[in-house]
Amino acid sequence: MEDIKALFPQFEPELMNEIIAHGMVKTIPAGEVLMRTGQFIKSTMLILKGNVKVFRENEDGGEFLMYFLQPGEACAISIICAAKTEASRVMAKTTEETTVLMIPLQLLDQWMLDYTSWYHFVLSTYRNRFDELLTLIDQVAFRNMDERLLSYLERHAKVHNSSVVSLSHQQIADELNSSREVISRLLKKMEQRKLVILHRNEVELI
Amino acid sequence: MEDIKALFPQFEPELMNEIIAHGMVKTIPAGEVLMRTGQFIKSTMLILKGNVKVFRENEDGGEFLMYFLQPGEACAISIICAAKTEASRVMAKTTEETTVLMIPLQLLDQWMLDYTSWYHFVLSTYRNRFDELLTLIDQVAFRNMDERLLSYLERHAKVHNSSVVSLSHQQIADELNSSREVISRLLKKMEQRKLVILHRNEVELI
DNA sequence: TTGCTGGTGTAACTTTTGTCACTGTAAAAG
DNA sequence: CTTTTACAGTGACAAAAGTTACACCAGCAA
Repeated sequence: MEDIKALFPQFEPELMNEIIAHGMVKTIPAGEVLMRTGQFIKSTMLILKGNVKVFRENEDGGEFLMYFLQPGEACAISIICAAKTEASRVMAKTTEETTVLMIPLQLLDQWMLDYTSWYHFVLSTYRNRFDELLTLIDQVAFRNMDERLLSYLERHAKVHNSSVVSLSHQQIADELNSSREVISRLLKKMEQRKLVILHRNEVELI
Repeated sequence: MEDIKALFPQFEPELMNEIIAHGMVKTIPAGEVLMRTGQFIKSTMLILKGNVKVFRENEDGGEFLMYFLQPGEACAISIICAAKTEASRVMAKTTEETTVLMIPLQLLDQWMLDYTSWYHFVLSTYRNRFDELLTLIDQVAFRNMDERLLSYLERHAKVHNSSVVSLSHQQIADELNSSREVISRLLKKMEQRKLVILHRNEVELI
């Protein structure tokens, strides 16, 4: 419970009590699907540990990355959809072993009214996700694949707190909605420009 | 005041009174900028009549379209930014003569607590804008320019309630972040396929 | 060991999109 | 009426990205 307080220091004590009373902590292994396109959300979740990737699935099963959720953050989609009991349009999947705190949706509306810190937390969650989508739109609309690849690698490294990105070229291609050959080609060029070192199933950023 | 009730039938009478007491109705000519990148928002607005286009400006002054706001809708950005007094990352501009209802931002937090209908209105505004951004991301990430052009024209026609899109090829190119020649080329092909008829400064959808 | 599998490298080619250069033409301004 | 300007059409070319095809190799299983 102490770690929850550390991750969400802005929550007032009464809210913390509610969270402890009604929230359910759950640890999920890496690579598990947390939310599926078309699914109705029955609870919202706060991330306590690990990492969740939120993405859109295309026709061929490609997993086009939207953003990552990290400890101290919440899934805006789940709050929005939960509040209106509508279907999700995105998928979410753990990329590492992840601990989440599940909160039954029927509490959300009441908390919004009762706890100012919760209200502000939800608003800032909205705003942050909105911002991330704006950034994503900038990337796909204005940037070429080489720039997108570089910022993808940098973001991945930052989020996973390691300069080594442990993904195959195919997985990277999927998340950028490109093809394996294109990514291989661009990575080779980046290697020649001494921006990365390539290993099997790994890209090391310099 | 009757038209406000007609556009926002979900608002409870007490809220309507507040809106009438504190809101300021303003009519703005076509082509006026309502919000600028980097600007701090001092009030939120509900659209009563007309149309507002929300877009991102790129380096060369291109106006990359995000979505349109129509009567009965509100600007999610202004609510989010207002609530946190943060700077806007997008531009907004009227595309026709537009009547808006301006609401001072200091009322928003209180209304969220006091009026359930306002609370639900704001949440659904968030969700709708979020959805529009998702749709936009789909377009730029997964669709070719010809498909994007066609759905752009269809959306424009729908929003402005006319099968004639009164824009030059250059303006269309800007909103799709493409170039004039490419749009001319694709429109010509669409004309050959009997999807549109081209006039000067006009594209007529069939 | 052998053979299979998944990941990677790369050449050749196509498609899509962007750019350049130039033409013609409708509408507005003088 | 001329002149100017903005808009549109088009061919030729360049760049970016996607596709096809195949070779190579590490690691694992039989």
